[in-house]
Amino acid sequence: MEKRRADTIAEQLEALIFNGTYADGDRLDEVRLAEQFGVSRTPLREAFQRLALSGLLELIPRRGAFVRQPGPVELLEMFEVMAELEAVCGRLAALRISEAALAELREANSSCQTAVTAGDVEAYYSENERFHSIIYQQSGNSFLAQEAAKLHKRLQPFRRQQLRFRGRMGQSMSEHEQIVRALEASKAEAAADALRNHVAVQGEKFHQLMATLKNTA
Amino acid sequence: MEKRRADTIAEQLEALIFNGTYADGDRLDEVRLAEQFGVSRTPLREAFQRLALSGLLELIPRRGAFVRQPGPVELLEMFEVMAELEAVCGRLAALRISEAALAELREANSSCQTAVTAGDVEAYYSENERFHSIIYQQSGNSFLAQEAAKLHKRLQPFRRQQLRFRGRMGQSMSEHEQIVRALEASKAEAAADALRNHVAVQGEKFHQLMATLKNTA
DNA sequence: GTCAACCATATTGTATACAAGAATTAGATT
DNA sequence: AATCTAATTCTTGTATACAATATGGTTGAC
Repeated sequence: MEKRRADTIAEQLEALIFNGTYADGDRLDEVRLAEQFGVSRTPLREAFQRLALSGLLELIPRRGAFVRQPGPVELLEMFEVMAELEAVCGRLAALRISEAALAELREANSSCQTAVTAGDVEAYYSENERFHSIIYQQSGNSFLAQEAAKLHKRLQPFRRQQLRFRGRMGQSMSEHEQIVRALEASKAEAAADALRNHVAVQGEKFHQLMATLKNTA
Repeated sequence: MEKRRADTIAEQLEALIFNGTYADGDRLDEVRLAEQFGVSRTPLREAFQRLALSGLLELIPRRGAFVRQPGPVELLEMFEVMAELEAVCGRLAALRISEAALAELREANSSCQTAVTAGDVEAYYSENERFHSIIYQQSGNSFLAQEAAKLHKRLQPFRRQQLRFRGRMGQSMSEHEQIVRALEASKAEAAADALRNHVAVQGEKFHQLMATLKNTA
């Protein structure tokens, strides 16, 4: 069962939510969306469930599907968990990472450096995603890697937005290099701390995140 | 949308999978189960999706829904993540826990002690669940608490089974007391380490887990 | 005798029809 | 005039009918 029509619809809906077409609290009309996508309500409802499980929609019985964007508190909580998950990945990866993966990390970082000097946020984020993804994989724990990637995807729009702040790309860049050095030296705790601090929302990052929220809300 | 008929069916199916009625790799027949539950295929398929998202089923397009029990490797991976999540909860809870919650932890522990002397595994596990749940809550991060509880539930049947091994309940008990002491003293790292070791599968626990798997498989 | 291809059957995915519940509006009463 | 109630309408939840695909068996050919 579960072919992929529901999946493609789920992806499109996800994009529509991320790009702001539907705002927090909006109710999604089944029949309207169904004819808009040219399908019946059945696969659309399946897509709703996908999105509900990943937290983007709230399904209220007999009421409908409502867009559910995380508020400031929940967002900070999610970033705290993300920081800890990345820290664990780093701690494990420091002991288990392969030479080939290290080379890939260095390559991703040099691509990042190019993007920084060009001021290309999109290119930077794309390479940044590869960087983190490699570390998830190299934790040697595919369940952990999956969970980390899932949360990363959920926070992606916010992380991307953060990079637009002045000087933030450069800071992120130098943190990346610090992370690679810790991994190269197999220093587990150093890698964990570096990743935790890289992701955690604290200090100036907190205010920047709050500013981002105000703009979208 | 999403009333709770699909949810009750999902719970019942979950129980059927846990109690061994359906084994790993079994295909669940939509029409048979639908008439068995006295509903149509529609809500049943919704239940399938719930279970698939929580990892108990694998939905293969045009093929059907197959029971998917984690193998030894995945199980170890999940326990590793669980240990780290609990460690984070403990680290945060050590700084944020309330006096009332500490009292509840002590009470849960004394109920545990009663169960240990009575050799009552079910009673012990019930109180054990409360113990861990309190720590999740007291992390002060409800997103983290939710994620921890989700994984805890997924691993529940295995954790329960582990307690049946000789001496294991007593060991778990003394680890609980050590955890409470660390939390009382607000020793964040000590609490984290105690919880990680309490949950992690290593040493003799590894062989016990493998033995459990052989029995169910 | 074995392998391959085709047909029949069964099962999943999708659409539509039907039923039940919630919300809104209009009407009546205070 | 305002509020409460009732009825209508709209929307969700469920069932069933239909279509498309995969699977298994049978038959034919090499």
